[in-house]
Amino acid sequence: MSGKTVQAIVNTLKGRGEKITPARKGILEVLASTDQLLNVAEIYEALRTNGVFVNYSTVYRTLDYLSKNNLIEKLVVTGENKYKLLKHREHIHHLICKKCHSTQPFDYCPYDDLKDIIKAKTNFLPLEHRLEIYGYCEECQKKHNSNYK
Amino acid sequence: MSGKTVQAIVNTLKGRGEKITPARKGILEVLASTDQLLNVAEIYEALRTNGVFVNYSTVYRTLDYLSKNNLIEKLVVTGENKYKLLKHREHIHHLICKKCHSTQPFDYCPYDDLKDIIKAKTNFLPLEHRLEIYGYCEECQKKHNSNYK
DNA sequence: CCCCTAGATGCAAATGATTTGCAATTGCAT
DNA sequence: ATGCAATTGCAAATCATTTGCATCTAGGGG
Repeated sequence: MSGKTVQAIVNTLKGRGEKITPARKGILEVLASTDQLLNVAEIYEALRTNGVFVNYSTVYRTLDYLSKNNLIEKLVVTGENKYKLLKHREHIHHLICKKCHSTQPFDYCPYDDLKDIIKAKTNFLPLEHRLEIYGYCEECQKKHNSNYK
Repeated sequence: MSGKTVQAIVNTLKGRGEKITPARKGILEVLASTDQLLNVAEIYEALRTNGVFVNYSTVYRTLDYLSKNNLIEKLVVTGENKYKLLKHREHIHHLICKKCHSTQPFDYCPYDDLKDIIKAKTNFLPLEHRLEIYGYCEECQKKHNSNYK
């Protein structure tokens, strides 16, 4: 399903004269295979599951590299660094479960109005934003209820 | 100006049977004296400027303590832990300058509508949120312009 | 006002995530 | 196939934060 996405990104990189290494392709594939935000340890483990045995420092360096090239995005969630693929200029926020720490994308964003309000009320020039919603995912709501049934 | 705020908080703590120590009062005073979000080093330095010479580990422990007692709030901004006073149940977001890292409070929040949209579109139960706006503060816009005049 | 004790603090060492220097390796243009 | 700049592995360094333990202190009871 996501092979196409990764291949497109890889082609973009090649077009820029960048090298395609197992770490780079591997991390893109890992991130392309899920909707979740992943932390560094999860990425490291997923790589070896996929047969890509790279060093931790390579994972860090590659995540940096991909971020700087705007291919992935790094977010800090609950004190943890998490990463996701940036597909075709999408604008997505995340719903983060306070119990199981799963994340799901959510495609509505109130920023357009917000930006106008800030410009009207202040002299601050808004350029970017982050928005995260914390609560309970469907699974954890069910579990919680069944605990007390 | 903020002496009243701090005294009110201190009284709240006393009412709960908590001890008032120099570190606790000092940190509340430091945070009450500014609109900015402060990081740990800034708080540590401000304390000594105010004549409160406590250990770094005490600063960390006290910040934890005050957070757990809902008197201050901890946010992670640009990879840094920052703290602010929680006054009278206000609901405030922050405008964060990408250049000088100054922060200013902003009192509009689009969450009420957002919450309804999430409930309508998903099975996620939204409880809390974080929203931060990044851009350039008035000062840095001016400086930037004068660089190119 | 002094004493007592739970809780707070100082200090130094431990931790855990991330970064870095350097030598060895590898992708890919020629 | 060859050469070189860029990438990687490894181990050590770094940085913020946490922790164990001995000492100290805020503030309630006498």
